[in-house]
Amino acid sequence: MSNDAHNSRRRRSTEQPTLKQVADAAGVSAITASRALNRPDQVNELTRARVLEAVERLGYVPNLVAGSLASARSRFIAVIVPSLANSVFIEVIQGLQETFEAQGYQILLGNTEYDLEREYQLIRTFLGWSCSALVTAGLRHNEACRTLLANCDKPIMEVMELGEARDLNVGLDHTEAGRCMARHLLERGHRQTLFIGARLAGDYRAGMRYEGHREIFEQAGLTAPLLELERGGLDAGAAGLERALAEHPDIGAIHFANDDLATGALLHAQRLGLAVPQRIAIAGFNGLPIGQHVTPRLTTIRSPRHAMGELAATAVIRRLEGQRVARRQHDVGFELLVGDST
Amino acid sequence: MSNDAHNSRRRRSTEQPTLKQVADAAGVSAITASRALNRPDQVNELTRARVLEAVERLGYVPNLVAGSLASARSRFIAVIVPSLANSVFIEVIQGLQETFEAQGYQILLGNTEYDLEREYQLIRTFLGWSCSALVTAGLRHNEACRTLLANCDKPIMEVMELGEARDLNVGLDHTEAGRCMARHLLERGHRQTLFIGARLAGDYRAGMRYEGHREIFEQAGLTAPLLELERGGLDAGAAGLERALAEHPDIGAIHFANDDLATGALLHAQRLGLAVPQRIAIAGFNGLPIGQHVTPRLTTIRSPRHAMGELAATAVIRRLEGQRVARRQHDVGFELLVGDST
DNA sequence: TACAACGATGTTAGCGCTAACATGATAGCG
DNA sequence: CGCTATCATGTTAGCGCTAACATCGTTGTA
Repeated sequence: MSNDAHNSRRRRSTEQPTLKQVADAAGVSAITASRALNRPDQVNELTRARVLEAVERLGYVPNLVAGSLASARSRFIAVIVPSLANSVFIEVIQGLQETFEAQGYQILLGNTEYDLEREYQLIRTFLGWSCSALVTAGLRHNEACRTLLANCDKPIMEVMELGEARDLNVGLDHTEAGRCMARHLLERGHRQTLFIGARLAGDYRAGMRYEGHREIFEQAGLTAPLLELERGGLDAGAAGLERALAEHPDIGAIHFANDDLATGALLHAQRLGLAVPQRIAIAGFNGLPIGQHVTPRLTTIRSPRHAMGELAATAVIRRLEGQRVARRQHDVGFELLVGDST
Repeated sequence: MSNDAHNSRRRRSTEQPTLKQVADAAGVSAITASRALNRPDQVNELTRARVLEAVERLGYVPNLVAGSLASARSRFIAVIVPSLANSVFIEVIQGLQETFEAQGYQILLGNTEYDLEREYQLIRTFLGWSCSALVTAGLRHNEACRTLLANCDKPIMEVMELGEARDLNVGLDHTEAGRCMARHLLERGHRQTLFIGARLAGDYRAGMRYEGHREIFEQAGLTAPLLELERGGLDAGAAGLERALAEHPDIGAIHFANDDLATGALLHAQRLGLAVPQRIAIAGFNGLPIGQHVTPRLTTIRSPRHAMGELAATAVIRRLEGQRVARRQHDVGFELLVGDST
C-alpha cells in the first residue's frame, strides 16, 4: 500500500519543503515562485507578496544546489591562498569577503599550504562547484593548473603581486618594495646588510623583495648576503638575529622578509641589550600594527591589503555583471614607514 | 537543420565533458563511470583503469553540483565564526580545515561580524547548499537561528565555549578561565584590579571571563570594576591603560580580555616608563606568541585552539561516517602561563 | 479595427549526476 | 544439478530548480 501517489522510486531525503510546494501554497506555478524570489521585478507585486508569505509560512529554504545545476551558475567565488597562518592573507580575504558577500556571493576558501599540486586539486574541486570566478594569491602555478585556468572561461583574478597575469591582476611590485627598503638602508648609511627570509621557495614574493634589495646594493658595489630560515614567526626572527650576529659579526643592518621575523628579532635584541639601530638596524615588511608599538618603532613597508581584496572583488563583480573592467592590472602600491629601528 | 540529434531546447553552457562522455569513451555506462570515481571498490580494476584513462584524456572535471543534487549530500562543512580579524578564530579554522580537507570535505566559511542576524542568513545559505554539517563558534544564537538548527538533522558542532549545546560541543570554560587568572592575581597580592575588555556584547566570552574574575574578587571581599572599550587591538590596549590610570589611579593590576589589548598596554607602559609589574601588573588571555616575546613576558592563559578545531572536526567526521561519538561535549581546558608581567 | 508590443504567467524539458532496482555472469555448496 | 550468494554492470527515474519557449490578456498605435 502506498501512502503516496507514486512511491516507486522516491528518494527525497529531507522533508524540507520545495519550491513546488511553495508555489502550490501560493497558487502559482513553480517558475513564478522562482521568479518571485530571484527576479522580483518580473512578477506582479501582489503575486510576489503571496509567494513570500508562503515561503515564510512553510519555512522554505531554497535548494541552491538545484538552482546552480539548472542555471549552470553558482554564486561561489573560489579564493585560494597559500596559508592562513599569515595575517597578510587574512586581511586580503577580509576585503574580498566583505565585498563579495555584500553582492550575494559566497566565498569558497582554499588553502594550498604553499603546495602548487594542492592548488591544482583545489581549483579542480572549485571548478566542479561551478564557481563564478577564481581568485588566487600569486601568479605562479604548476603546468596542470595553468592548463585548467587557460581552458576556463570564468574571470580569474590573481592578487598580491603584479606581473603577467592570465586575466585580472591586483597587487604590488615586490621587487620594487625590496629596492625601496634597500635604498632607505643605504641612505641611512648601512653598508653591511643581510637579508633574512624564511622558506623562500614557498614565499617566493619575499624572494622577489630580496632580488630588489640585492640589485640596489650591488649597484652600490656592495654585497647583499641572504640568510634563509627554516621557519617563520617571532621565534625564528629571534633565532635569525643570533645566527646573523654569529655568521656575519660585522653586519650593521638586517632586512627581514616580514614584520614577524623583524619584530621577533627586535624584541630579542632588546633582551640581549643590543642597541637598535646603533649596533644593529632592523627593517621588516608588511606594516603590521605590532611593529608600530614596539620601541624603537619598526621601519617597514605597508601595503593596502584590505583594499587589495576590495579592489579585486570589485573588479571581478564588474566582470561578472558584464561591465567593462577599467584596468585589468591594478598596482595598489606600498608605503615606506620609517620607524626608529633603522 | 539541426547539426545535433535534438537541439530543440539545448542549454549546455560550457563545453566541459560530462560523465556520460567519459563513460562512452571508456565503453561503459554512466553509472559505472560514476562508481569508478566515487566507489572504486565496486568496479573491476580494469574497468576502473579504462575510466580513469578516459577522465585523464578528456580532462573531465566532475560536476559536484549535479552530484550533490542527485545524492542530496554535499561534502561541504559550514563553518561560521564571528570575525576573521581575531587570530583566535583563524587558528580554530586551521585545525578544522586541515582535518576536514584530509577527509575530502570542503569548508564553507562564513563571517558573522558578531551579528546574530547575519549568522541566521549564513546558516540559511549554507543549508541551501546541503552542507553535511555545521560548525559554529559559540552557543548563542537568535530565535530564528535556533529554530533552523533544531529542524535540521545534520551534525551541529558548537566550538569555543562549553555549555548547553544543541548537539556536539568542543570548547573551554571561560568563566573558569576568568577565575583562574583572578586567583593568580590575588595570589600575587593584587587587591585593586580592573578588568578591561572591548565590545563585550559581541565578545560575550570575554564577558564570561569577567564574571569569573569578579566572582573571585568579590569572594575575597574586593570590588572588580570593569572598563569596556569601543575597539580592540594594540592601540586600544594602550588607550585602555591610559584611561585606567586616569580613572582608577590606585589600580595595581589590569586583567585584559585578550593578549592584543594586554600587549598594547604593556608596550605602552614601557614607553611611559611605568614599571611592569611593580607599578602596574598586566595579564592577558589567549597565549599569543607575541606575549612571550615582550619584556616582561606576559602572564596569560593559553587554550589549545588548533587542537580544538581538530577535535571538533574529528567528532563531526565520526558522526558523518555513522560512528558513535565518544563525548558529545569535550573540554579542551586551558593553561595559565605565568610570565613576568604580574 | 487590426496588429504589434509588452507584461505576467505557464508548460516543457532538461542541468549532470546518482539511488534504487534489475540483470546476468560466476562461484560455492550440499 | 539446482539453489543461493556474490560481484560487476546496466536501466530507469528522478534530485529541485531554471532556461527557453509559449500563451494570454491588455495597451498603444497607425
